[in-house]
Amino acid sequence: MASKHELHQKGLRLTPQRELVLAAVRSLGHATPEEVAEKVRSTHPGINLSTVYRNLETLENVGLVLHTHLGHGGATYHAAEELTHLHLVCSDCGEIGDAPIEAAANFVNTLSDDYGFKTDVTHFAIYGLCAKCAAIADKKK
Amino acid sequence: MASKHELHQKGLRLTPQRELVLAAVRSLGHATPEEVAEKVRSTHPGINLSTVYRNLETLENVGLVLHTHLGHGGATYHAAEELTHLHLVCSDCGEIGDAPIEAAANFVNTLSDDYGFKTDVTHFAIYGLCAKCAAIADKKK
DNA sequence: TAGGTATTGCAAAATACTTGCAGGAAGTAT
DNA sequence: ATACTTCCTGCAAGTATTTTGCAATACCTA
Repeated sequence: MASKHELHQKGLRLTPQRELVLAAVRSLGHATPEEVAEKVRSTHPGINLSTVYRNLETLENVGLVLHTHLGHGGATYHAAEELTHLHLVCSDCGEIGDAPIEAAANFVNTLSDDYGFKTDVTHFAIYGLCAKCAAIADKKK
Repeated sequence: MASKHELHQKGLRLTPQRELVLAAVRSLGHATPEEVAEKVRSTHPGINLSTVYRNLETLENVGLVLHTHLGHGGATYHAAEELTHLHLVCSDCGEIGDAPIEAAANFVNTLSDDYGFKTDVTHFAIYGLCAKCAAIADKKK
């Protein structure tokens, strides 16, 4: 039978908490554990924070979610399917913008060819100022 | 008089602790607060950890040091002069390699032109596998 | 050298994440 | 359907890292 739940296919038990965590990551796009917990709790208040942490870890182990270290706080999780963009992290407002991976293709190739470094695009985060904050910074001068 | 100490030029008081923290950052290249503290203590054991944290912050405010979030633990500090390279962080062995900033020039321009995003090259950290770990990973397959 | 103030050390607090454990739920076999 | 095994959850306590309040001290200026 081919219709096993995706969590079963990964050898995990199907619990409401686990499904909710996965759904939250997918719907949020980028989220810290805290944000995931908040999202989950908006519909299911009883869920413990450590359950969220443990499930994020578990889901990462089976490849359904991934994490990067984007900012100051801590890890940011996102769904594994959603690897179609780079993260542009604004150091001012903290906003996380996106850019298609192709924008970095050349750069990634350069690093590979010249330095033997295999860039992990899923962990690609670039720091700087978003258009909005850059405009504000200009005005201040 | 042109021979004021660099810390004085920045409007900071010249304390042994502050000098030591700055010297440690410069000699270490990349270092977490903990590593800076360890380095400082190797010659001056009495220095408090919170003094190290506060001085790193102060030195960053006046532009003598900078920090990035390279790995899991926390911030990594480095001297401001040393902005001539990108950081290539290996997710396997944790090693931090370098590449000249020029390698990213095109990419940075693309982000600026197409997305209005002003990349902060001083915070530029790229995750992936260093040549060494990439070779090991290949063998395992 | 005296005085104002930045800086330090210490201890406690805040933040972020992890872990041990006992009870309960999910899946498996009967 | 029932019992059984094991995984998962919630709770509470623990750890690691960074921040903060405060009194004492050291730095710099005049």
